Amino acid sequence: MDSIGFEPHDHSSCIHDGIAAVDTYCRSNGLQFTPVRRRVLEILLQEHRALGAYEILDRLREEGLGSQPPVAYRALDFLVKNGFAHKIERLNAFIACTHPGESHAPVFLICRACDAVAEAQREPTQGQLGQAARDAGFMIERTVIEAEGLCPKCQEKPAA
Amino acid sequence: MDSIGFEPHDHSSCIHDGIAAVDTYCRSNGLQFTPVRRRVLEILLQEHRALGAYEILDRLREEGLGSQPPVAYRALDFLVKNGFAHKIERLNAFIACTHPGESHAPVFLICRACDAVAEAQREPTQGQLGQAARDAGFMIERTVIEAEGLCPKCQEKPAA
DNA sequence: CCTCCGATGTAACTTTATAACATTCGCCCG
DNA sequence: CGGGCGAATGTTATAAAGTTACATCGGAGG
Repeated sequence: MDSIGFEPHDHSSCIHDGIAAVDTYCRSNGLQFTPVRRRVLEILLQEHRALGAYEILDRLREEGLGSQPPVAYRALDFLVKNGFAHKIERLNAFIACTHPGESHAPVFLICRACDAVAEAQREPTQGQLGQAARDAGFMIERTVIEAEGLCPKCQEKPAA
Repeated sequence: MDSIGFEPHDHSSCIHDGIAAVDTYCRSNGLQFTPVRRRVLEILLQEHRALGAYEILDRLREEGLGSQPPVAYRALDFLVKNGFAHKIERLNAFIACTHPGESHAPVFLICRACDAVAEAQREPTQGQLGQAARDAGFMIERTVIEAEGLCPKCQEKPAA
């Protein structure tokens, strides 16, 4: 299970590469990567933090790209449905995917102090959970795993 | 990992036992199991389904136990904080705990067709996730695992 | 050219959740 | 006794998150 972690990194390439990967994927799969959708993904990629739909909407509004909630929600739906972004249920907020286009079984590590979110991968339907589901006759289609705690940075400055 | 599953069972004992267990626990731990709190737990125990705060509030209102949102939210906060109920983030809804008073590392199996929710237990900080967190230097305090899919009953009648 | 479909624009509204402040009640201390 | 403290409750108002419904636009294909 690899993890992107919380370390600093080259952010501009992070954004550029993310957009490029999604752009390529959309072209190959007949999906429309429209300006609003692209811009929303860029906004998400700028942060390793979950953004609320209304935060995103505010930025879109400043740029004249749409001002009503459905604009943001529709773009986010598109990104989430195609695996380019994820919804963090715990926060009612959204974050760019760090592995766009690849198969998905994400796990999120959410810092309760600074809202930073790291995405790790796991094998789908891992042992314990898969077994419990089989025992119950339940058919799993999708699993959300969100761990809340403190990121390395926020562990250093306890209650600053 | 045991699971309560989706089978039918003796529901009145289910409610009675749940209330009794929490009542005992509160007495031993100096917690106030007040009428509103008790009633909210009873309401939750009546269903193996997640209820929204406003659904609960409606029932309280019918019974004259309080009519404003904070009444329901405060009772739910109490129940959740003490492990007598859980919030299902995916549904913004609440469900009674099936193992009140015991240590907690719940996993939820949520039927997307009928909203039934089963609670299973896992060992805390299971291998894969714990390792990823350690790699990232992240300190997990709490983990939410919610699997969405179809319960046995809803698998039978596919698109009825 | 027309029509269909997916994407967008916009208004209005619902659902979920919290803030803020007043009130009540039991309980302990003096 | 009675004053004061803390926990729980009552109430008003408002914030935050998400949806419905309907009009419009623009390209792909007959």
